[in-house]
Amino acid sequence: MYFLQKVPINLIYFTEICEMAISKKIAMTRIEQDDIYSIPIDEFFKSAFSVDCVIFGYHERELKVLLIQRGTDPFQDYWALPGDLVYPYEDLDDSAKRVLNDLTSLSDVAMRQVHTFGKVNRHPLGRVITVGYIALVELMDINPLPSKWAKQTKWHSIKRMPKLAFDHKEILNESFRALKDIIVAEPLWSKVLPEKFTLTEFQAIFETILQREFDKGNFRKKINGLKFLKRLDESQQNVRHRPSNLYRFDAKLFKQYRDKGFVFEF
Amino acid sequence: MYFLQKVPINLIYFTEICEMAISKKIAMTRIEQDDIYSIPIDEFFKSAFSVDCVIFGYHERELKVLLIQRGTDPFQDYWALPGDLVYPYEDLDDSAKRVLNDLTSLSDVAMRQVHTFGKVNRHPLGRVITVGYIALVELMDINPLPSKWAKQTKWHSIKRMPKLAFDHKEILNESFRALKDIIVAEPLWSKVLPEKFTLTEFQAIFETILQREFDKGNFRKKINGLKFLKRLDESQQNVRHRPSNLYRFDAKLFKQYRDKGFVFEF
DNA sequence: ATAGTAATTGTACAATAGACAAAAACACTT
DNA sequence: AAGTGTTTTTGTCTATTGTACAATTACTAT
Repeated sequence: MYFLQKVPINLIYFTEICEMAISKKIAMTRIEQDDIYSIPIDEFFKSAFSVDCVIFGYHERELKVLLIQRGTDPFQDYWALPGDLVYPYEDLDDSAKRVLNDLTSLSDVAMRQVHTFGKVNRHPLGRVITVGYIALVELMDINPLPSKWAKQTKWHSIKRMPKLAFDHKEILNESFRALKDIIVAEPLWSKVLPEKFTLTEFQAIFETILQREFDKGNFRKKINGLKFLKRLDESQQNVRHRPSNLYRFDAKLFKQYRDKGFVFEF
Repeated sequence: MYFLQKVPINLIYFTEICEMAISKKIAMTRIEQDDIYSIPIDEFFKSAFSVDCVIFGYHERELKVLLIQRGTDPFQDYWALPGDLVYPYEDLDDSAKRVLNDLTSLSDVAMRQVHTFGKVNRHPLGRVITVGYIALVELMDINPLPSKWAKQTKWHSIKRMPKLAFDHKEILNESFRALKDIIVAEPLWSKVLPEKFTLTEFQAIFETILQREFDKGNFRKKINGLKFLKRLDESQQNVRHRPSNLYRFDAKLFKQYRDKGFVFEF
């Protein structure tokens, strides 16, 4: 408070935040109430927003979604996507990371925004719109642990989802649809592959997520010119069949492809 | 009267804290760890959200964007995307329509959500995140008229944009990127075609938006099996060259294609 | 009739897609 | 050591699509 009292509020405020020319600043602060809204401005600043994280977990041709069991109202004990209100000072993208960490102890999960859900009555406590984020991870690479108000965390197969809190079912559906679009354009798949992988493993990811199958030979032909999949002088060990060649993903080379507009076309 | 004095003092306080936290990263960490969970739920409900509409106007191989000149602070007199705060009891999608109508008198413009922008300091009046919507229209079909606090409306070529208010430049860039993705999957192009159109007109839309050119014969071959482009028994009149056949778009048939996953692949 | 213009059709070759088969390389069994 | 099962890997053949470019067509204006 002291900070604000020292200098006229309006001047500080616009100086700090607006970053406009000095000549503009003063004029800017002089505003007639009528010019603005018929609803007082206060009424607009009574909303909140949240983020909801759809963490898709892949493992051996199975796709799951990380849910938490809510330990607080509303929707106490319901299964839900990890999500919570965004702090007043928090960037949206940062908030998604923080909320995921708060509820599941996960960090270093690269998420991307998908869609914003804004039905009036979607949240019982007031007007809350929510921004959906998705990520794809290898199930075995991470170890979610419930914390804060999350009672449990659990991977649920995408095929058998429980009843979800809020409009999370809708968020999930939209997110899955988006995942299918994104997987062909962005190297999300690299998140679920080991350092060295076989082309069969590579193919399986697309088959699982896109929910269709590809001919092995033809799939291989399609990707065999792509330099960002680097063939190594190494093979599988101890398999009771012809061992597969191992490959490595080169993120730098992929970026070059991507900048030229590359997408997988399946 | 000073406008900012009407804003609840705690909102300003939070914004200031936020700014300090951002300039001193250590302070921000401490706030997160010690103090944040003592924030009462009310403090979360002091944010607002807005919608911003990116109306792309197409006419004769030119792509423009509809801007308004702001007649109110902040950013008075700046050119900006038509956008405003969402009412407390308004669905997001409805709000985009209403706001566009408020500022430009336009109605019946089908928009779709693109991305949500949530930087902490993106709005001078407090914490406001904004949801971006885009549409594509034929320039000559609509007649935007400034109303409410919009001083002017004007089409600006996508190639020569003035300095924009807020973070609208960023919103525009992201929206244009999205437009290119959407135009191949959704029949946005039908919005800028007359009832009966030539294949050259059809092709020109894609060339303008995707910013590349296609061979005429090959383009025609690519689309000639598509049943949703119905060839009519009619031709152009009064052109000083071989008249072009006219086509009509069949939305129903397109839906069938779309449901089977159809997208243009250029 | 002729010239100009852009639409339309055609052609020839290259590249890719799709279905399918053969060969190769391993572990395990006999 | 030879044979079996399994999956990878390579190959083959045909059909379809992509690409560059040329030829033809149908109109208006002169």
